[in-house]
Amino acid sequence: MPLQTLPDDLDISHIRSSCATCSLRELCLPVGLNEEEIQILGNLASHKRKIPRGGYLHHAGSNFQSLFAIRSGFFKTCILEQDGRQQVTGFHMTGELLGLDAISGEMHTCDAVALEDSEVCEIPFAKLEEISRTIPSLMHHFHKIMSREIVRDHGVMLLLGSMKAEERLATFLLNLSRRLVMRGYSEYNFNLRMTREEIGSYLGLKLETVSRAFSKLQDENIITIDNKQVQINDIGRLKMKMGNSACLR
Amino acid sequence: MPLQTLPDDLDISHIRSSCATCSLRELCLPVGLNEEEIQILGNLASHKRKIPRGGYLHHAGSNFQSLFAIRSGFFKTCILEQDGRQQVTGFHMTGELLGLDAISGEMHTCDAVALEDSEVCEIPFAKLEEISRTIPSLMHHFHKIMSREIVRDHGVMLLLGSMKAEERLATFLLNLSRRLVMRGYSEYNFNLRMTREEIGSYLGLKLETVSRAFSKLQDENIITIDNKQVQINDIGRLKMKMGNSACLR
DNA sequence: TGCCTTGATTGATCTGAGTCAAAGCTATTA
DNA sequence: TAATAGCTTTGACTCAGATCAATCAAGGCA
Repeated sequence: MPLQTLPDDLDISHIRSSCATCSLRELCLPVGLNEEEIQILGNLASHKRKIPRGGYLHHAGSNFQSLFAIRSGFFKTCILEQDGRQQVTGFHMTGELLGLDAISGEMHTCDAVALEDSEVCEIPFAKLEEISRTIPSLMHHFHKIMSREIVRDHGVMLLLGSMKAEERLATFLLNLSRRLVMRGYSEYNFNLRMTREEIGSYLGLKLETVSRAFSKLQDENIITIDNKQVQINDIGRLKMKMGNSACLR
Repeated sequence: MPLQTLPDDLDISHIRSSCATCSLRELCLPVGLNEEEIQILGNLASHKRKIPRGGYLHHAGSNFQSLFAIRSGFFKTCILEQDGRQQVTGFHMTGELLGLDAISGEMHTCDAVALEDSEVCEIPFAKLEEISRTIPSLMHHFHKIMSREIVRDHGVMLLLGSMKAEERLATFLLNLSRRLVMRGYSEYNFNLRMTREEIGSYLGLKLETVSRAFSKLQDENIITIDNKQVQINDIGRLKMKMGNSACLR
């Protein structure tokens, strides 16, 4: 998909700067946005918000108005079933985008809850659309980012159906690891922000099964786990555990 | 998300007409494309292709060049694992769009195989992008269609993880039914184009379990199933079988 | 027509994960 | 610092679904 170039006479002086380029740079560069486009996007994200641990960024059913770039912190997205139990649909870390769940409609389809004190940049979607009228490539790129994130999750979930508990957990850990290293964090040593129950909900397992699977991986010296602190000792064997599920990239 | 309007002086005389509006109309109207835009899209789909039963529309790893609107027929998409077994990732019927798997990259991530003699309209993506330069709303709408289809699948798959066999099958049947009725087919009476094994692969079940679940639903008089022919006798109770999984719309 | 392949059904057995329960650990708050 | 509520781990038991296996039905072809 070839890139469109920006018009030379582009006037962006009317856009107020405030949040600088946020964490959007890492997000946008691989997709092919140039510096100027990132700058515009960053400037768009004019509104900064702090969300305390346990706080909600958006609710299921609420009007879709903004996308959110996570500056710092960690979120889960979840839906509330009729019976009151909640199903975790995803985890979202610093540098990633939130609000995509509403992209095909007018409402958010899930809640977004902070799992630690977090900070986000709000990107008003109306403004994004307005500017896209001048710079069509912007929306194009944005859609590309979005479908990439959606497809990434989709790919993982698809395969869970036929996986055993240990394979699911290995897949989950490697997915986290890969995303962390992309953001400049350690690949082998990280902190789980979510509980065993939340992991279980996401993976379609019970919390006890998650715990047992962690213990088993530790017994085999593949990982070391101390409460929420994970260390991957043998990433090769961890990848083996994933099974022959291709296409997790 | 408000619509953009088409420029009044739009010149589309250079676009050759051939495939008329295909089956795209039903696809596009709900998303908000106007008649003129649909016309353009339809004209874009210049190349018509017949795919015989068992034939491939695209392969995993092949270059992404076109989207395909299914004029008639039925497809499965699947990925080949390292061990040679295949994982079905989706089913696609008349009036739906194929090729979305490649939307975030340059390559197709799965194979698309016809489950019966089929006919598709090819929509060259390069042309789509070219025209989008004149009519930015077009690409916007298209992305919206795409994310809607992806999100729809995603939502279903997410919940499979925690479902029992019978719930999965009920969900599957109701999903098929809903899509068929949208295309003007019977809601309660349809033909499965795929085998028990393919259903199982898609749902994360073994073919025997699929067969048993069908039998059980028949014993309870909820459906009648004769080989590939399905009749839904009691859609209310079938929906009950889905369990309390919200958000399947 | 009968052979052969492919897909569907059904039964018997086994195993992985859910369920229930108890006890240990951590973090938060008074 | 103690009290308490929320996580985590581990064990014992149960059951849904995988596995193995046999049989049956339908369609293609010599």
